[in-house]
Amino acid sequence: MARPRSFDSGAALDKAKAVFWAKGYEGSTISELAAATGLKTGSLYNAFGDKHALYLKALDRYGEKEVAAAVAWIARQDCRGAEAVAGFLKMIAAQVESGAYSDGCFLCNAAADQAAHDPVIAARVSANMAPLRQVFLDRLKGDPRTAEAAAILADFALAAYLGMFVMIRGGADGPMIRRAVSVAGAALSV
Amino acid sequence: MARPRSFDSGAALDKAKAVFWAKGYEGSTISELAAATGLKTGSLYNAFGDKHALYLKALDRYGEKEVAAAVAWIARQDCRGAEAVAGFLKMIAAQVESGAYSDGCFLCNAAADQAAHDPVIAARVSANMAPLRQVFLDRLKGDPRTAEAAAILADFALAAYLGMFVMIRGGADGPMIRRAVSVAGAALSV
DNA sequence: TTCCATTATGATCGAACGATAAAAAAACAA
DNA sequence: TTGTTTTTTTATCGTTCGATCATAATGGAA
Repeated sequence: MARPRSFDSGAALDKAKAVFWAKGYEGSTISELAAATGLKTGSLYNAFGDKHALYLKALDRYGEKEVAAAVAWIARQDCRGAEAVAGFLKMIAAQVESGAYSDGCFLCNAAADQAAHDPVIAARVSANMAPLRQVFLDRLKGDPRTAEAAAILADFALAAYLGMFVMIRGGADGPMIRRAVSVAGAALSV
Repeated sequence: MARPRSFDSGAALDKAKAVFWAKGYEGSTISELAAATGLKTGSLYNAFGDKHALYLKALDRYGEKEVAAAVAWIARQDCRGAEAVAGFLKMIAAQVESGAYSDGCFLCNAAADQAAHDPVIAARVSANMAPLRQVFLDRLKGDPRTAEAAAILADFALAAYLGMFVMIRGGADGPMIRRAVSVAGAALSV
């Protein structure tokens, strides 16, 4: 018994996510977010709360879509765990050379940008990154090695993943990324 | 035959650098920069130009001090090149566990934060990062391996370095960093 | 059809933003 | 000391920021 919402809030959240992803938290303005979502600021505030709350929802959305897709990709690879993780890094590198991911990884950007000064955001970044680290860990444990060795490699894979994205966002070219990833992949298979 | 400047502009630039380093470009305000440097906004503009110009000068200052110190540290290590580079990563990791580098690496933050939208900043980030990659390259070429192999490892070392700092800024604990770095160091010595 | 809870809209708020201009102060040359 | 040039200070500019409010519109419940 009330007026229903006339827009798809999931689609609007995707648009807002794209803005924050590309421009960062401070670099994104309410007007830009409103323009991107096609909403007036009133509707934006009514649907998602203030800018900070919207940013947190955008981070969660990234975890539910982009991170989940990456996790699923890795999980379904029919090969040794180390090869699956290495293959994931190589796949990203290949897509970068095709022009994808020019904005890097949203969680990586958020970590570098905001996490240091906002514990709430830091926690949300960590929480949404966790499934990726976990699937690294699961696959690497599948290979015949100790759990401790798998943890070491998983943290390394995460560092390599993040480093690659910073290089991308910093304007590194395809060959640089490919070179970096080739060594990272080899290190996982030791 | 004119009034001399009453403040040390190098020291002021260091203070401004610290603000940008900690809070990012959009996250730093002119008032904060003025407060940190102890200058009035008028003096700030007179000495360094506008906010964008000050940011570029801060990036250069970081290159001249922090990056140069890192390069010098690596260059003076009396051991195999791969061990020097690996030792550098381990030294950073150790300092992180002592509470240092909680703001990560300024150039890394700038890359994630601003470089994607501002070609001028991107170029300055690259230029100030270049000496680090170069010393990686020089030391890795010193070991008995081909120049191409050294380039591959240098790009990898850079990715590992950047990834480590994103993890730091994202709140990763000492053990995670130490684990990631141990694998990266081992990969360099192959 | 009438009612009503909710959404959508447009106007606008006070605060903070980056930046500037005019006036006051200072130091060196002559 | 005077004159010149730059710095320093103070006040303030116009804009944009994030956020809110009153009003109009909407569609299911009664």
